[in-house]
Amino acid sequence: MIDVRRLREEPEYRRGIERKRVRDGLLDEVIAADDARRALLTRVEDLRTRQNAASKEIGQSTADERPAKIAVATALKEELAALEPALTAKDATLRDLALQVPNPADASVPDGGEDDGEVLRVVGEPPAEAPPLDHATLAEQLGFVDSERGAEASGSRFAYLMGDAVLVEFALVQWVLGRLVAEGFTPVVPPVLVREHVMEEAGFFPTDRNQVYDLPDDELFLVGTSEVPLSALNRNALLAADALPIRYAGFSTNFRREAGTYGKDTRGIFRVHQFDKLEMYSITAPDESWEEQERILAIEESIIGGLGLPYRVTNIAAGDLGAPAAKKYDIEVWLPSEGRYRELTSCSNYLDFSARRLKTRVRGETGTEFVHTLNGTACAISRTLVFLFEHYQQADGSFAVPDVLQPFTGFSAVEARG
RNA sequence: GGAGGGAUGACUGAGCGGCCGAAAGUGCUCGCCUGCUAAGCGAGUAGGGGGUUUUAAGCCUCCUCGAGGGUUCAAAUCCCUCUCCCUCCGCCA
Repeated sequence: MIDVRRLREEPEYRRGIERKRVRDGLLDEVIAADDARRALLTRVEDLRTRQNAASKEIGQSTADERPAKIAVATALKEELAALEPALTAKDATLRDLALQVPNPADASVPDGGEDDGEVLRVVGEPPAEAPPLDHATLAEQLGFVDSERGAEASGSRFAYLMGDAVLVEFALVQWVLGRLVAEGFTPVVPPVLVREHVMEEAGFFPTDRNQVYDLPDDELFLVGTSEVPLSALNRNALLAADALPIRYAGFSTNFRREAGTYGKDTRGIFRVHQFDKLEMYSITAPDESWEEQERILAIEESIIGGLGLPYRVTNIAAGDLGAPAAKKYDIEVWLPSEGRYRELTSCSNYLDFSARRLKTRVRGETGTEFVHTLNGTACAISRTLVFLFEHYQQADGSFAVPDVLQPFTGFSAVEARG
């Protein structure tokens, strides 16, 4: 959630919001709602002051004086009761409007939309020729993925991951998790079913509600990323300054309905309803989040670079940022069968946007402040496998295991099957 | 799933209709004392919103004692619902 006061007072803040996609007039509606709320708040508080004073007097009066004083207090109580529902309504109106406002884009974020991201660097060379098989075909041939049975059992976009591919998955997890632990991240396997308030506070509701699987009988929701339960780990917390930064490496299965993507990426496991992912989640002091974002980006690059995949880093344009992100880097890896770069990981700085809803604060020298939160993909397994299947496919149809994973798989190649 | 007990500030813990935003202790901050350290002495120390001033501080005020509702002139305190924790029984990987 945004800071309404800063919206009112800081032109820069407002400009940052307007660089994103915002409904016309929304910001002025927020300010008007805030004005209306404050005006009423003054009146209600004045009445409450008088009511509190009247009640207090009763306690100190003699029995004779009481009836008259109680009558006065009762009158004030009734007056207040008539006004309070309006205040509650104005609070709700302000909140509903404020929740629709995205976090301002940072000044270092380029203007524009999907095609206007700034490519910061290109690392590694795309291969000169595409491999003979795309990832989906190779995976079926080697017995890594069974999409047909997946669809039968659970519907389209579900797949069985099988055989040596599973060992490669666990090798990825082991390798990446080891690096994250070395970087000071605390490993966490969080709950993947959460209550509604967790979804709300993590910023996924109401905006992305249609992307989330819902278990109505139990009033629980399946998480689309471990960021959701990780954020709940410090909700309503007032942290000591020396407790920061907090770094979590969350491993979880993720569930996404992928509504609105019919017909896109239907082959293989590029886009599936269920996948495992290692996610980085950091909580920092307000003046340290930009540094942390670079740190997370560097870790992501070292993972993708360590796997030998050619990639590029993009500073996503304002209009293409999600609501909570002030700045986001995407790392896109070359996908040979499509002859273009496709997103593999990303990392975002939310600043205090998410912390404001979560009420995660830090006790500083001068008072308390909302912390900053950041997240970044360490390894989205199934999509990483897609790139590995294509880049490590050999001319004879076999699959070579990346060097860094071999200590964990115990084998260096998977032979082609006839 | 069944039966009880509980949730209070950074932490432990008292309060059980008005004198309570809340004893006491711990921790923390400042000062004193002290070869150093430890101990000791004194003072301070919840969060959030609004107003005023507008650098800040200060001052006024409202809300918050797990969450939400209710009773009352007045609720940490009484009632209801929910969530969580603990103990016992059952079941279970």
